Amino acid sequence: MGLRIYNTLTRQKEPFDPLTPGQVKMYVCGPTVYDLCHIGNARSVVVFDVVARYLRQRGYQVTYVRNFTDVDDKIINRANRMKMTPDALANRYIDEFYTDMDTLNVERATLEPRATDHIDQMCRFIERLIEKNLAYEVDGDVYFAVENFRDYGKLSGRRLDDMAAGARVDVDKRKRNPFDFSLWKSAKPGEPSWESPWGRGRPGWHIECSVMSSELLGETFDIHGGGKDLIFPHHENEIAQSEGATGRTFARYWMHNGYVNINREKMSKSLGNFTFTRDLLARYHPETLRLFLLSNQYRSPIDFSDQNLAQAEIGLEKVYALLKRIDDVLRPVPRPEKISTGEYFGRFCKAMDDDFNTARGIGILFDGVRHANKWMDNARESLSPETVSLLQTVRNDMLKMGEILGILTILPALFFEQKRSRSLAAVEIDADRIDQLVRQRTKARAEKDWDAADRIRDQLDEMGVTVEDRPGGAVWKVSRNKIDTEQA
RNA sequence: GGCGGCAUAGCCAAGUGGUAAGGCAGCGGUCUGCAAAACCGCUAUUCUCCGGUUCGAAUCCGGAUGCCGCCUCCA
Repeated sequence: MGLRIYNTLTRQKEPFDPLTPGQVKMYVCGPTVYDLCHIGNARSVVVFDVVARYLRQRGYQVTYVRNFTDVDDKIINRANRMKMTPDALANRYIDEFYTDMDTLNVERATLEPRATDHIDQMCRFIERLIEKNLAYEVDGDVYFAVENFRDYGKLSGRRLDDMAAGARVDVDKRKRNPFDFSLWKSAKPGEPSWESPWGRGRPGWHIECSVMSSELLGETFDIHGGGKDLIFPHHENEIAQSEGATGRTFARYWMHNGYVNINREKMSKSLGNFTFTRDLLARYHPETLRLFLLSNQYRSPIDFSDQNLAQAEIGLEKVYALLKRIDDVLRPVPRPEKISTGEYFGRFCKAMDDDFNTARGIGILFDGVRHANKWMDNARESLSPETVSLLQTVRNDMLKMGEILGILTILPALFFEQKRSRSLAAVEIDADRIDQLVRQRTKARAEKDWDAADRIRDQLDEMGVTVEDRPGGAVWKVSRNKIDTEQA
């Protein structure tokens, strides 16, 4: 069976069948650049990064568009407060966005348009809507007339009549229907503005996505994504604008990721219960964050907590430890020219085919970890050619899964080096001193002076260091308890 | 008020008709001078509750309870 995607529009999983065979055109709503992004924003970006990676892995040629909303009330307000121009503020937060997303190993989209680069096209689009009687101008403002678009509400599953009853909507007397939304806003003093057929002003929020997507992907394209909170009104309004203007299907598959919750509540800027991605990156390995964000199916909510992050980090270390073990064991063995994928990658792809089920896929990754460890435990002294081949294949499988999930991208040895230096920085331990103690203990053990050896181990333990006596010699690491205590 | 989602072990989490993946934590074992790491075994006769459909349901239908989301900017 092929790839299936849950389509918000039909509320069911559908076989994925792109408009043009072999090609996927996908548009995802990007950030409004007025502040640093929090972990909830990052989830959406990471989820669709994985979607694009998997589609490419599956052989599709993917054109992925992710926009920057760089003109908006929040940007203007913040810029005023910070005594900056809105443009400078937007530029700054685009840079900050890239800083965080690059650290998170998010690939750049194929095209990353900015709203303010498409003002002329927006004006032309709005004119089309006015011609079709789907929009009207009042005193330099232009509104979309929701009542004139028959399908209004089809994505979010609501009807105008139902909504009107309990909704808190502004009572703008100039609107024909309270749910009519701005396509163009006339300029107020001190705001950025552009020339238009209706006088100086700036675009409404929803129009940019309709315009830039059709401009860059065509009037009809395959996948449109974003967070669940964009279903209404944003995506509903995009459909109204685009299908109203063109008379054609806008996006064919609508994908929406669930929220990051904190204490079972949605994380959001307005609730003030958010954590910046950057602050988390200071405390956890970037791949820990990715693993955490991908450990639930993308449509489900995911609960943010230090316990869950810590669990993800332990899991990530387990995989890297296994990869390092394989590397060590396989070092003397010549690497084959080409390694075909094996059982685990096959199962992983099956999981991903089912609406990008990364949670199931990660389970399969761990399954492979356990089995590979077992093979090596059983092998003891010498490796059979069969075991070598199994290990080569499973390592290859894991690295391929890692490519799609955006993890396991560095050499295991380097990963543990990074981890060690982060840990040492966190607990302020002197590595030389530890090395010295470990050498003393090794000497004591060689002399079978177990009392002395254990005394040194206790001393290290006190310092928050755990020693492991491995076949190749003793190694040490900073114990988790110590780190957690220091950070609490 | 309208619309929608979720409820699986101590915790996180897969599983959409065929008899409960995976991870974390815990306990027992193998290994080890003792540990650590790794592996093995144990830990949900059962999937919030009550009915119904079916040879068979965590999975479908009806109802109850609880939690959450959208309807206003929000990923």
